[in-house]
Amino acid sequence: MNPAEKMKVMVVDDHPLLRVGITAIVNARSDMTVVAQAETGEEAVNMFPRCKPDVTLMDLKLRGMNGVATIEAILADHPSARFIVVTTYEGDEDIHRALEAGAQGYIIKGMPYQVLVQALQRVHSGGRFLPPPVVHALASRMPDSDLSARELEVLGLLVAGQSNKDIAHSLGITEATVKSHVSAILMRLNVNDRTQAVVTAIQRGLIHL
Amino acid sequence: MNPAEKMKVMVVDDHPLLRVGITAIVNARSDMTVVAQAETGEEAVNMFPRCKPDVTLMDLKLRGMNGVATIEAILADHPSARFIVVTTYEGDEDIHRALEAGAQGYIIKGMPYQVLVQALQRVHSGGRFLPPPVVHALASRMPDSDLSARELEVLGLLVAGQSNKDIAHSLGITEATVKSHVSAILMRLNVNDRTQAVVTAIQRGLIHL
DNA sequence: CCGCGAATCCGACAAAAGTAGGATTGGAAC
DNA sequence: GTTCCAATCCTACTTTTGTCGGATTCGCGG
Repeated sequence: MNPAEKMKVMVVDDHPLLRVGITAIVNARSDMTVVAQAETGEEAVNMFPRCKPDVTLMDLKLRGMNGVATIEAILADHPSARFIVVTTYEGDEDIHRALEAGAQGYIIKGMPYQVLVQALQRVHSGGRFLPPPVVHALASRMPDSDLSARELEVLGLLVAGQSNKDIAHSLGITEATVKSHVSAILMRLNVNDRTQAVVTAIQRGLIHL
Repeated sequence: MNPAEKMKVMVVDDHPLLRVGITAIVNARSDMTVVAQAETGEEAVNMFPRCKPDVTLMDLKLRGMNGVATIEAILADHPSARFIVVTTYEGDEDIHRALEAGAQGYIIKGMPYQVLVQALQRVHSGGRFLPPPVVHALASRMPDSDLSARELEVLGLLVAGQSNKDIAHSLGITEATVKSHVSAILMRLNVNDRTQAVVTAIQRGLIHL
């Protein structure tokens, strides 16, 4: 194949060992090549214009700017950029946010590496790629499970271990008001108490410890 | 170097991409080689006698049997086996349990890959290898933070989101007794309520969601 | 054998969390 | 403009949670 026609791939991940693995898989093929690697979101944003990758493989958990923010930042300047999220996060909320941000593919580290190749080919040719487990997780997401900004804020403090009184003080509101928010959160997450709320928030990817 | 003198390495990890990365790093060197890869603990136990690796790289999070149990199982039959844990778990309890089980090294995925090579060399030559961040995490572990078996059981149900009444029913004891256990847990983890207990239990690696 | 500490167990009180119901605001749709 | 819905805020009430003090059992070293 003409080298000029090779698919150009950028890898953004803070795990060096994983970058090596991905690069080895990609470069072993004749139809694609890794043109850039980044360890942080900021690095990726700077690097993108110089490398102009066809597809970017993006982890969600990065030091500093996270993966979703990085995708949005790059897309703002380069609307034609295409992304495949490669992560360990399996929560429906993680998936939802990534697709919302503009990712065309979402695969879990731990899937067979052939999946990575398939995803690259599909996304490069203009399609989307979501393996069955990802589709299933996304489908199980309740339609009304979007929390308001304020509720997310409260949930964050909840996960930080704050009491209602602490939260009231942190936000400058009454404890009674905090209880309303907490009750609303419990309702939306379909749980009975704050402890369950914390666990499901972590599991579903609304908050990361 | 004489191939017969090459250090023989086994890789146990459920992430195919990471196994490729590790294998590439190891095989690129003249003094070491990957002789086996396993995706689960059971596989590793079966494979070990046939491959007789000098050092085994072991993830802690595996489907089925976990990494600590796998190390113990292999050491029971092969007391001279040597292990380096390679994981994302950064909790002091994870580290403590792994060293307790008999690991000689502990490195975090995400450290530069030179660290992996250093660790392999040190452990193969009979030493131990714990990078500064790992030593620090381990040192911050309170000396009296060991939970009794019963307390761990209660903590598990706590993380599962059960109320005191639920736990009492699950364990066949009185709710008042459950409260005693919960209070003891809060004391040991040095937190004020069950929500904080759940979060720190997850962060410190006592429980994995 | 006997003490001693640790783990387990229990009941009664004080504090926090959660529920029910309603008032107020603000923006989007009509 | 106004209708309407969602988000935010609040009060009074019930349930759950956490604390305190104490009892019981069990293993282990003196």
